[in-house]
Amino acid sequence: MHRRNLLIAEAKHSEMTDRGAHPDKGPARRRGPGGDASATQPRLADVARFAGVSTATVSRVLNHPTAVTPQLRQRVHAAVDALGYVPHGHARALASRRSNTIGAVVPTIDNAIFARNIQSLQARLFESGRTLLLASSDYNYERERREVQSLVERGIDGLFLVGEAREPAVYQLLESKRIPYVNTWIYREDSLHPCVGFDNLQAAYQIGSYLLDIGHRSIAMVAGIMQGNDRAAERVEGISAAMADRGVRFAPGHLVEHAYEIAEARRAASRLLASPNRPTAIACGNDVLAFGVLFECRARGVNVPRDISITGFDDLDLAANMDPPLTTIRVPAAEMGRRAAEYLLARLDKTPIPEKTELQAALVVRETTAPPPELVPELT
Amino acid sequence: MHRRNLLIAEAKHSEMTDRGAHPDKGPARRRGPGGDASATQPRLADVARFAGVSTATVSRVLNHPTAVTPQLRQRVHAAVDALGYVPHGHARALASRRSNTIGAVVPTIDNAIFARNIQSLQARLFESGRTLLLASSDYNYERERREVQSLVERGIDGLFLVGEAREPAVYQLLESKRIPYVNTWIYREDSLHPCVGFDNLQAAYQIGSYLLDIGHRSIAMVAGIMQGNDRAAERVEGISAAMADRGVRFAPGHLVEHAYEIAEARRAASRLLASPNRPTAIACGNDVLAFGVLFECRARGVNVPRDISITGFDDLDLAANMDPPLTTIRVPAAEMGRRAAEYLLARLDKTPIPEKTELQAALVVRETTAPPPELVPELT
DNA sequence: TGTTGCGCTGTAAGCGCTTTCATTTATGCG
DNA sequence: CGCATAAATGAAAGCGCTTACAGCGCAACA
Repeated sequence: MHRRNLLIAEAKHSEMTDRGAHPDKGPARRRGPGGDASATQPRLADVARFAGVSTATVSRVLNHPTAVTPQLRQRVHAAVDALGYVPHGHARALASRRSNTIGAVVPTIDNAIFARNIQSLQARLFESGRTLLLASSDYNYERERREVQSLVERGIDGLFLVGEAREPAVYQLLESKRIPYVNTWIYREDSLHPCVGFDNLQAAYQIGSYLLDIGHRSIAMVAGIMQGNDRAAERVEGISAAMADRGVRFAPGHLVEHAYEIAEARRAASRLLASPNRPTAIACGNDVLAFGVLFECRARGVNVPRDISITGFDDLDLAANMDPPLTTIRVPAAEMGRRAAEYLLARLDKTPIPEKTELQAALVVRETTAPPPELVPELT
Repeated sequence: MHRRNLLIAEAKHSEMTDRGAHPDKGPARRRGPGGDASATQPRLADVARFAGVSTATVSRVLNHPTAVTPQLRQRVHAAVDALGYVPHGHARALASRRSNTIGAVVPTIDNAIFARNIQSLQARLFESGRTLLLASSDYNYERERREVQSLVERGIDGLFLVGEAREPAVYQLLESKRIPYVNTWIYREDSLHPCVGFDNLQAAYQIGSYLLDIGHRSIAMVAGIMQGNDRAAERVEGISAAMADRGVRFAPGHLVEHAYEIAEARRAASRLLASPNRPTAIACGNDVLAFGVLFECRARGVNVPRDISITGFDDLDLAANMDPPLTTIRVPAAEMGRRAAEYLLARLDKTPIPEKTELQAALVVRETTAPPPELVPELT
């Protein structure tokens, strides 16, 4: 304990002088000599001294209050308040091997649906006294791996992930560190990993079936980028499967991938609408894409749903307010956040909880869908 | 070192047996006896041993690579890879007194504009090797204070805040812990705190002036909840000031506060549209509110902008795609995130950087605004 | 060849807390 | 009233890492 003792010894001879001499020299700044107590952060030991108890007692008051006499408890709390003591989380985490921090790696938070998802995750964690360490992968597996590694280094107790496909190193790391994690936005009965989510394929299948049921045969899809996004891929599969079951398939150029942005979707729609074999329905990978397609239709005077049907996926708040209101899949984003938090918390508390939770994603039929134009005369 | 030595000693006599005997007993789990090495996380000391160097050298390779011979560096890296070593962030933070973690407390992330803001903050921090610790206050000062306290306990190196009004205890805590922080979404030349943002009052003043310029005198405002939100309050002030400068004021019931939700805004619009002294323009506290008002107008067959003008604030992606496209204030959300990150990073690196950065928020006139109906005849 | 200095590397002392174990103090009972 | 037992408290050993300082080897110089 060279430096610290040195300073304390010095203090006896040179009250208030050290600070000037070593204006910015490591420990000297944080824990100055006696005369400079005001600049010093109180530590647990200070609280103990002030309250006239041992550090163990203070620690107990803070962590296991019931193990301590009410009067002592009160005395310690008084000392904490008097000194303005703030516990040092890292020291605490180091000594106790838990950080009360949960990590989350999401593709992006710049998407209303993830924002809501994370918001509810964080709200539930807050209730339990945990904090959220957030990172985003930008739909990139390698970046996801790096973010996970960084979160693990930062000592997260649990991890929230989106989707299931990722670099194996991620799962290896989590297993080896024994860090509870949960995959979300996905549900597969036979998954090797814990998950809280819904079946994207099946949900998309619903959309496809519905469009086929009302008579569409020329269906296009503006999907999300499948690379780095297994949910997007499953949604495409779902639509394809529904079509295949009726002997239909995507016409050339009718399946396109685009980033989840309005401008991108408008470009895609623009091409689709202008193409010689214009589809009678466009299924979109999410609501943002659907909004873009809808806007483009309006801009080009294409009537929805008379001339063309459009479907989304997510059911953002705006979906119901579009003109016309968007037919889409309602996704339990908030519930998923909460349930994922529950899962992780249960794992940390060693409370039993199912490894997998299936949530429902339901088709919400609104007014952007109708039978295809060529069928309308026949029907009337 | 009772427990640990005990175990190591035991191991000599009972290879592989300890684990069964103490299945889940503190240290025994993490650092089992020799025979159970596979379950043990490698520590820096293990890397050192493997590489045949001291722990100090390993640490240097990891933190100050240039201070070490290239060959040693390589040997250490090889050991790190071979063992799958992951540094322990808390131990590191405790020993080095920095955590490479930045905190942020935002009102909510369930709002596209904050999501974008945070996304860009996080992107910049990621570049510099920092991680974001995110919390939300739900527009509640007390909750904000608690979140800040919690972040400080978790050892953040810097803090991103929204707005300027908050409990004084927050500023006190940050000062006493000497944690760099920055207020965002606000700019005041005479602020006592560092800030990166724009002048909400002035931006709102622009809107007010513009509406007055084109002839409106009966202006209503659907504002955000001002309690716990100084930006919302400033936006109201801005509109009021513009009006006052022309001798106009809000009619009774023409200034209402609502949460930033579409449904809320629709309710507000519904009342405003039905009232006997219906305003000719509605200025909204943000785009979400404006969307709601717009939707309600459409639902009621009120033509925008012919019958009524509407303005927003934020310029979300959707604003330009609305029907009609929304007149609003373009807010530099992404830039604000990035610049705030720059500020904090500079403070941490002790690089000089201005305490205050003013960004511009510009009025974007689109098609939800026009002269009020009673004036149109006069103009033609 | 003997110094001097420099640049690397190793040793070991903490960082601020939790937790085990030992000790002290209160409690109940014969 | 004395002892056994339980409850409350304290002493001190780490948690895994960084870093000040000491030590060592080597090149450059006298």
